[in-house]
Amino acid sequence: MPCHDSPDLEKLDLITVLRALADPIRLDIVQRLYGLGEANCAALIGSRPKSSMSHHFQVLRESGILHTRIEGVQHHNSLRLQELEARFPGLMASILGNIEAGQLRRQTSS
Amino acid sequence: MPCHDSPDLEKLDLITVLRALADPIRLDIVQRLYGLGEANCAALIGSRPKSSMSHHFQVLRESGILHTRIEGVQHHNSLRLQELEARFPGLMASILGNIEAGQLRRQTSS
DNA sequence: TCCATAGTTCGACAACGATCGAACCATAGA
DNA sequence: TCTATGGTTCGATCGTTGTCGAACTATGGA
Repeated sequence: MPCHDSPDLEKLDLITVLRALADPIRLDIVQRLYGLGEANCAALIGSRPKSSMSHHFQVLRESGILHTRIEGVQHHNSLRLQELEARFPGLMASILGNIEAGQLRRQTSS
Repeated sequence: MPCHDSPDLEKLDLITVLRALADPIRLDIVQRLYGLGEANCAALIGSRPKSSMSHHFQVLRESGILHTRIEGVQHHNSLRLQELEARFPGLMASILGNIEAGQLRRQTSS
């Protein structure tokens, strides 16, 4: 099962994780991925250039937030929720919880 | 009781907060402030130039993370933990929890 | 009134990060 | 073997952010 290397649990750095999350596009990717469970890049891109998105996926991978499983041509991405919870307890829950609240706000205010 | 303006609770933005936290110096300020409760700038600066630190305090204030109460010449800073908890439940707890774990690691690995 | 203290503002510079086109690579299918 | 697909890599550009000295402001004390 080929895949991109993901950093070890103990090497995850809080600053790096926060920086990775502190970008609207990447936070959006994380949000969608949480809803989808697993998705290839195309499903998360929208209309942006591939090179831009590849950059954001790289940042998310290197920070340890997501894992990429390569299957043929497709790259299947998923959040490393369990590892993140073990390393930074409560962090992703608070981020994703707020995302859910944000979605709710947007839905009900239209 | 003069003070710097702090943004309203509902105006706090997750991206902005994450960006403010995703800097080593600012995360360190937040860490110390959590331990101290309230402190003036001098107690949090270390040996860095005042203008640099003033910048970081500004970022933390504008993101809504800290509140500055002005008393005479001194500026007393404190984390807005209650507001942050109300707006982004669990976020600061996870950040500060990890900081505590980080301190522990540093202390025991020396 | 003069000076020290505590912090802000300004301006310049450097470093970093986001963006995106173009070229590239690997796999799958015809 | 040829081509399409799904992503990566490279390199350039550009806006943002961190850094820091110098000047400035405001308060309090002598």
